[in-house]
Amino acid sequence: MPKRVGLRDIAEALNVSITTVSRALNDKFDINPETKKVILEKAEELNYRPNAFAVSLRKNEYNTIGVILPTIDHYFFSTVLKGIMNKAHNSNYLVLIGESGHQTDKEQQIMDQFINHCVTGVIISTTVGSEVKDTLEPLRRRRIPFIQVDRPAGDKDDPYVRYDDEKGAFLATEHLIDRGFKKIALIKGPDICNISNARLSGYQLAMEKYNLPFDPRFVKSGNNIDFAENGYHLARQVLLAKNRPDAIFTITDELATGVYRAAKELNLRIPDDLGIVGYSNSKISTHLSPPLTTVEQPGEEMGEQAFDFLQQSIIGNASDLSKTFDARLIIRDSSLKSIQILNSIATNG
Amino acid sequence: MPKRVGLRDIAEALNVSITTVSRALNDKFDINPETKKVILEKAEELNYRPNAFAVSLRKNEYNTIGVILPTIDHYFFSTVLKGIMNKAHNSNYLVLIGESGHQTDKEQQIMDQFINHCVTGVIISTTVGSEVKDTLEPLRRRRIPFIQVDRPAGDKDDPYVRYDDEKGAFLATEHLIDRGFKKIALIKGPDICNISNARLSGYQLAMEKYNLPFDPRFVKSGNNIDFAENGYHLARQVLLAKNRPDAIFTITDELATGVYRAAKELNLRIPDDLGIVGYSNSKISTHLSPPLTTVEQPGEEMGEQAFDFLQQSIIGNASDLSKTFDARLIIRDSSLKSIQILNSIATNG
DNA sequence: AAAAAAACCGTAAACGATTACGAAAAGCAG
DNA sequence: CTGCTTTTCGTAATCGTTTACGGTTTTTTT
Repeated sequence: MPKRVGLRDIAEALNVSITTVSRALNDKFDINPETKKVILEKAEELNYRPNAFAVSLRKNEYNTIGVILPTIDHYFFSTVLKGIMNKAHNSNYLVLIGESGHQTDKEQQIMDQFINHCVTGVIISTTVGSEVKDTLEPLRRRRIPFIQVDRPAGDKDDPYVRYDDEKGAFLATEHLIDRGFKKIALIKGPDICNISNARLSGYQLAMEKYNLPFDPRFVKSGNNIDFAENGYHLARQVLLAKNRPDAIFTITDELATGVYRAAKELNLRIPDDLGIVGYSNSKISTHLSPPLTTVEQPGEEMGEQAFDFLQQSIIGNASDLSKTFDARLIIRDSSLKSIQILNSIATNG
Repeated sequence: MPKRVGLRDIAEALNVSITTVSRALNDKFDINPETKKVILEKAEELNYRPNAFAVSLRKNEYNTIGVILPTIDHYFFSTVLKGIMNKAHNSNYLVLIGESGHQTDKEQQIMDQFINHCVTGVIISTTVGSEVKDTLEPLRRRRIPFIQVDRPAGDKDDPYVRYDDEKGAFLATEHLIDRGFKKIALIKGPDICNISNARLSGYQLAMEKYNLPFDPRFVKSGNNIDFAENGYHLARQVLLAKNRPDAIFTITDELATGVYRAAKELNLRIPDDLGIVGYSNSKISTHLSPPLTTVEQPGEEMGEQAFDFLQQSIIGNASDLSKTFDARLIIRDSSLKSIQILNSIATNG
């Protein structure tokens, strides 16, 4: 491995001091234009690049942000990351990234690594686990700014960028009710997952508002909400019971795809026999047949917003750095019961 | 912002030298266990973390790898990244990542940033553009090891991890022929995309092998191969012509989803009226109806392999560091023409 | 008890850059 | 030609570590 060329190499080659070389390369004023020209040429010739480690150390400016996500090969999170990186690149920040794999200990390990690397700020989507306090503690202690994404888990005043999950679920449920569905089941995640809970809550609110009974047998919980297989099994459970629902709201699009399969197997037409609404507007949703009605979740925007907030926080802007993105429903065919059926219900009801 | 606590702070608090503190923290031998204990306690109390920038600078060991991908919110690339990060984390490497967005200049910008940050190695999936030579040149000049993923663009002896695209396309086409399809169309990408070309070539080989005519009108090129809409339009073009194909092979699953939509609109049953095979085994493929026959592309494995090779290259192992993953077809229903039809063809033919 | 060895710790020089400070040289006014 | 300013450049300290080296002090050996 050839040694990196440094200021010293340029200096020695030209018989000037390191200081002078530094001055030339950094556009300082007190330098002879003549000398500067020669130095710049030499630097170009030797392909000199400043050692960012040395520069950062000396200037005490480490333009680095860390991003910790539970998983990276997941459409929502990868778009969040994309949003962060777009902005970060423009602001000349370096992006370190870590994947916690939903494991709190790994999350903390990564955080440790980040702190060693003097990150100026952190964007994190915390694990569903409980010891989140310990994850954020090292940041707080060192006053390292951080923004939580999607899963605020810290104190109420910790800045975050999230989505109005409750309202999203409310809109989804309300929409189903609107279209004439009455027995709406919910397929959700584990009880410790606060996102799942928020969506459950939105579902309940809508049911209450329209005086529909809340039937616990219509609420099924799965472990992995990103796994279509789970949606399939839970859908079967609820569809094979004697009092089967006429619509299912799943808290992710992946679960919904499982429901599609179950419905097909049981010869239930979508949406006439079974209305379906998903959540996240992932790529799959447009490609299902019929296309899936779902709740929008603008990952890229959220990522960009998170970075903006982080930057504000870094430069010491103390204003409110939290934002809840408003929920929006994307209506497609999976929830649009055909007019005839809708009418017959209307006349019969 | 509170100053970071450094060795000096611990040293001053205990009235020992910085050297001694360093020794204690780094498990050196020549230190009194008693002193060591006190120092460790103090370090813990002050929440000391070594400044990785200083350590790297001094030891001249920058355990950092850079990853450059054309895009990050794409299933294949995000799984590649996942594979890289798994391995990298275990080997205590820091991962810098950059998204080129298919733009060569941005790619080079990122490369510059990486070099400033003294990356020990780079994993890159180059842009389809032409000036790739300039992208890799800075690495070569500095003897920084690199591994190309998926899109080898440099010299023949540059290490790479790729997939046998030609064979994949061959298998896909051969399979369609095997199942009784004769008029097989291809939906591909732009001519400058070497991946697209490799798959085209595989398609041609299969057609030749089985003495099927190569009809240029059956080959349609789109710009964005990750965009289902493109597949839809190209499929319409080819399906509405007077001599329509009985099967379509698309070089990505996304294009295939567009074909599904076109087929549905034209009341063509899949696979009886139209066989379809995609490429990449992305999540969507299992959820289409019927499930899509596709060519496997094991992103995570490829990412892990790339990291392994990179590490070999870093430690100076000069052996052959390139691998072409063998192609494998995943057969699902979209290409399985029902037996009756297959028989009737057999008897009539 | 003297010599040798071992144990423990501090001084100072690196790593590659930036920057405060001062010195030499050159220009200019009188 | 003297004294002052300006231009140009080098010396040395610094960022936070690691580490070669040397110096004490203590222990072991003979």
